[in-house]
Amino acid sequence: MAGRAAEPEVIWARPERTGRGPRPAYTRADIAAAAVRIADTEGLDAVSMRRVAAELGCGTMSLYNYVPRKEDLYELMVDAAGGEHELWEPGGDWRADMLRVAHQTRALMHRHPWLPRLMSPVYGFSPNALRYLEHCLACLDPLPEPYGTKLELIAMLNGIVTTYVTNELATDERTRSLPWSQERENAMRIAYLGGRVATGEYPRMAAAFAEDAGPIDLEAVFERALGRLLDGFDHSRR
Amino acid sequence: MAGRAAEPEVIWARPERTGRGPRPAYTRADIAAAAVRIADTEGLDAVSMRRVAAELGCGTMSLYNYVPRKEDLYELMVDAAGGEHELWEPGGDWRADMLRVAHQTRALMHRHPWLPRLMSPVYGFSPNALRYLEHCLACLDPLPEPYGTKLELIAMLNGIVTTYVTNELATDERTRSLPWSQERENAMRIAYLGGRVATGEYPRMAAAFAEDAGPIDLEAVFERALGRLLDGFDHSRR
DNA sequence: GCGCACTACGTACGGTGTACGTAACTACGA
DNA sequence: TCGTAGTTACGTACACCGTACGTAGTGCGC
Repeated sequence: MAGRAAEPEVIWARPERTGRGPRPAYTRADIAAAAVRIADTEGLDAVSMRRVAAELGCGTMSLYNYVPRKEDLYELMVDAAGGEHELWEPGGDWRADMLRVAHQTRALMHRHPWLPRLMSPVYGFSPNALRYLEHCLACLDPLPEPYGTKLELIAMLNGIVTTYVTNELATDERTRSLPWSQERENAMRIAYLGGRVATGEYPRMAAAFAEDAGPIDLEAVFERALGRLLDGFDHSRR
Repeated sequence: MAGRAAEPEVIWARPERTGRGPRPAYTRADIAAAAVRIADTEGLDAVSMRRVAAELGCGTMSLYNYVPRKEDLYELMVDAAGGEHELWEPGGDWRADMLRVAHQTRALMHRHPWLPRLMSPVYGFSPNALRYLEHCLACLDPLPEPYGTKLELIAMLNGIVTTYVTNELATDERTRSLPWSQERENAMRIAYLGGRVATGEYPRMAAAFAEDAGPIDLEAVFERALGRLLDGFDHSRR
């Protein structure tokens, strides 16, 4: 044999079962579920090959029969989470349908806070990603644009959702895992920013902070962002 | 002493020099520059506390005098990169100015491909982040909206830029570091997707792939995305 | 029924972040 | 002026990581 090349193939391209040898003790779904369970309860950093193997009840290196590299384990996780998208029959109002998609994605990411970090290397072509894409395209059937444009819309929407949820998650993370209270933290941040801003180098930032906005409503911010984004594709509205 | 609490303070809040003890051998700028140099030439994964210390020429644990946690090293890196933003006197056309900002950010991320990954936990409040924000707000002076809205615009723009550049980087990464040619890779992807799509489960995906679009022009895609986003804030255009 | 491809898994290697202890040094309070 | 407290510097050590490799056992395809 001429030295089989390293095979960084996408995991979805290799069959789950070849038919030769003993029948595998676990399915990809089992493995993904175990990893997701760990990530949900102990955080993404707790997901190690050893830990997942232990969760499954097998030796560490046995995992490598199913998952050539850790990165592929991550792909399984993302796909498993993507499987939780519930798809519906589009109703003919593409704006409403895409808003619903976005809200669902956001909810999904809040349920699995590790998702945005793992999705950053692009929404791949896993089975559930394909289903999701197909569903989005179905929602966009009423939009009179070529598929290229529709795919761009989907990409932008996913990007915005990911961005916003990442920020939301970072915020709660910070307020949750701090050794002091949220008021103390806020006070510190204000004090620090105040000190910075008081130098006079950032007059507009100062004005922005002075602008009495009341407590920010993250939901409303998210909704506005979605609306403005869709406006950019909605020629009937301009 | 009542057990000093762990101090997950933002690194920018602690002074670089207290005045007590021997004078430090390096500045934060030195450290950030060393880490950035490593990340640029050897990739982000090569940035370890040991490697950075070696680059500086000091013992590993000495680094911890400057940087309490590795995460703070990352903050230094992001701030250092942010310092490369060249700021100009806004010209009165906020659309043009914001487009220029976006293009500059994109160029910055291409120069430092590790940036998007490190920026995902939100654009913080490092000195250069504040300068950048202030500059964006200055560009938006002609836009008759409250600061809250302007900050939302900036957030969305950064989100979209990050999303797009991340995709671009993932694409070149894949095409660069593969053991086989790009044609081979493309052929494999087409074959895999073709097989998937041929099941008939994804008719719209099939149509999308069939749609003859020629080679996709990433620049143009980026430009269109920016335009559509800004449209959502440009009430004079509707 | 032979052989081969597959499963299972223990060991080991080189790496990681960082807690902790020690020694030298300097600016401040007395 | 002098102690002393707070810093810097850094070696050692620990727990953990991903995974290369070797070996043993298993069951399907020929």
